Amino acid sequence: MATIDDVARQAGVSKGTVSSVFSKKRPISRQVSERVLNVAKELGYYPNHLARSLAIKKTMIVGLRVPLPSDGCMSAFESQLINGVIMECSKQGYRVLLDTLPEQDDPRLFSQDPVDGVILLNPRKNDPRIGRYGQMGIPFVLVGRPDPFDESISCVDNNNTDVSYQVGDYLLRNGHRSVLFLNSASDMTVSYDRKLGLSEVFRHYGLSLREEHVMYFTRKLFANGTDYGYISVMNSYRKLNYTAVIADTDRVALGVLRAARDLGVEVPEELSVIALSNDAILAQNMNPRLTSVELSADLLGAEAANMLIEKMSGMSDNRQVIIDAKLVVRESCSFRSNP
Amino acid sequence: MATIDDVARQAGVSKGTVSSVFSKKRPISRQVSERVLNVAKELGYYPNHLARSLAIKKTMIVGLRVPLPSDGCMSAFESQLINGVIMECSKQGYRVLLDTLPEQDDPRLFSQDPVDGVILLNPRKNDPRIGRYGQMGIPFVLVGRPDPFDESISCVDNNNTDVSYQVGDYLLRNGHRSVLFLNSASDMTVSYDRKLGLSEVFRHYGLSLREEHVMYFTRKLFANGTDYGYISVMNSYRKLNYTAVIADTDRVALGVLRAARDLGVEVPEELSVIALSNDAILAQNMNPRLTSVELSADLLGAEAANMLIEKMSGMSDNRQVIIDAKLVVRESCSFRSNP
DNA sequence: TCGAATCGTTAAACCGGTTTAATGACCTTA
DNA sequence: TAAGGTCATTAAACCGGTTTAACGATTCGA
Repeated sequence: MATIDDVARQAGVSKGTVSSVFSKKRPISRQVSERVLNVAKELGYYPNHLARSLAIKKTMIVGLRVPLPSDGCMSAFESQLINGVIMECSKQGYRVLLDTLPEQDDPRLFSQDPVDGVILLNPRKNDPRIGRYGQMGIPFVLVGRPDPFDESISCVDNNNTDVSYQVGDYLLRNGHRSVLFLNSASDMTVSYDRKLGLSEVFRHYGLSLREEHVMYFTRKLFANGTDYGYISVMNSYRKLNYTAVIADTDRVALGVLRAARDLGVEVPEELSVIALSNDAILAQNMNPRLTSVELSADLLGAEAANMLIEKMSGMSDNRQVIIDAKLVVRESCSFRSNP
Repeated sequence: MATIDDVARQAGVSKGTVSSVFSKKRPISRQVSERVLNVAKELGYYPNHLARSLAIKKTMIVGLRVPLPSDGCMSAFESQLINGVIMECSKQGYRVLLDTLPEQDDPRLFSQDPVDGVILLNPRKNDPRIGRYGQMGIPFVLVGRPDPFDESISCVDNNNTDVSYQVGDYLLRNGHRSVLFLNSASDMTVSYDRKLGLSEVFRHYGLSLREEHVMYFTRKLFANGTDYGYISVMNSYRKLNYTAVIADTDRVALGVLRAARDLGVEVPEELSVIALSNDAILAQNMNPRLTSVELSADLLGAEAANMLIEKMSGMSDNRQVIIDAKLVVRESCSFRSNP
């Protein structure tokens, strides 16, 4: 590859002049500019992004860190969220460096990435990444809530506790008294929040959410979300005697519906199904159409990107943003007169 | 941020020594190494990825260019493919720089990206990107087929013509004579290939595929794939008198199924539905379960990543890889005795 | 005991750009 | 005509690492 020096020599000017021709940061006479551009074209010269970034201390790249289990792949939620981040970044002239490796703890392997800022997904309790980026002085935004909570951290999240409260309220208001909750994996903060909200609404109705009615997804037992829904309902329906199922995602609900078909149980007449979902199109077109919650993962991503870019430009304080999730009633739930 | 110079000064050694401590490329005595590491920790020093990459001419980053229409977002196929790329890259220690902007034609805006190689998606006819990367000497792999075809280009693709031939053959063998083909957007090479295969198999049976039985997706008319399937069937079923629908994706098939329900048409008894799909879990759990083609977008992505990494290490020639797509028969198609 | 080999360390050049301070040519103005 | 002001251009320093060649100290073999 031709370098700026090659171009400068061939055009009979200095590096600085060539630099100015490309960056347009300083006026260059018409003749010189054209000569340089011609030589550049002839030699096939393109400025080197690395060298440029090193000099100006800016890469126009946003890091997106999505730690995933080594075997696993992205969920629809993650995939949509990433989509949202990319769209927003593209719009503002940024690119996205995606990373799905679990973060190393050896600082020798932890280099200062070629990014201007970072978006962190799937925060764990006491996530060591938070301290690290803070210390390195790299602007970052969290998707999810920091645990323990910290006001000085920018983050975007759904109102998860609220969501499950609403969903529970909807079911209880419609006469359901026994509900199976197919929660997501137990080590995620969102899982905790959702159970909290559901417990609360049960208490509000003078009831209590029984432990055996809450299940957690695990990769060990289930190949995927749909499997989780199918197997869990097949194994528990006769035993636990519930009239409604709250599924983690639309995919889980898909498995629940299949199990219902295989068990000869009518939905929604005999069993109501509701999902804490994020794929509106799928939910709208299932049979029956799925009552579900719109999480708007893409909005979450876009907002995170937007906050980060603002933060990098230095004109914004840290803040916490809640993206409202809302219940969309379709056809998969029924009123149940109490026995 | 502390630099290597700060560490060197504070530890009373030279830059080169600090560099060696971190890269482990040269032996350093135990005492010196420990002293350097301690100082580094104290100062919060992390090596600068940019500077390092500039010096060693290697970034361990793979570019993934997915040009999308400015308004649009990724399809499930793209999303899965990206997932495959990321998984394979992660496994081999690479990261992924994602870019969804349509490529600029002004070379002044086209810099030499901080990547060791590039994966190109959604190739157009005479795609200018191909020549450009070739000229720049950056290794690249195409997902899809180059048009015009060129043996010196590495690429990964499905056997699209073959797929639609197989699908057509399956329907014709089962007695169908009138088939609606909901093809993807007309400007994509895959669209052309699929129609070609279908025409061929019709000819093989002494029939001909009629133009009005082939439709193309367009963003202008349909908000999404499911809409495309629903509206197309609602508008054409009574007029065109077909007994089977070939849908571009499972999402399109979802719309077709809903249209059938709304029209009071039984699937598969009165109407057979088949999808050129890639989401096995969704297809398996639809009602009825969807007969569809497994495109394995994730494999496509993984293979592309793998080829690229091989190519970057310099030990591999260009080659064309076909990922076999195969028809998976489930429950959405029926045998039709000819009238 | 001397010369060679091994070892850890360093100074300086290098990667490919940007930027600052200085330079010289040209044009005003007093 | 000399002093002052623009203007395009340049040489050199800089960004933060890696690497090469040289070096002094120690160990080895004869």
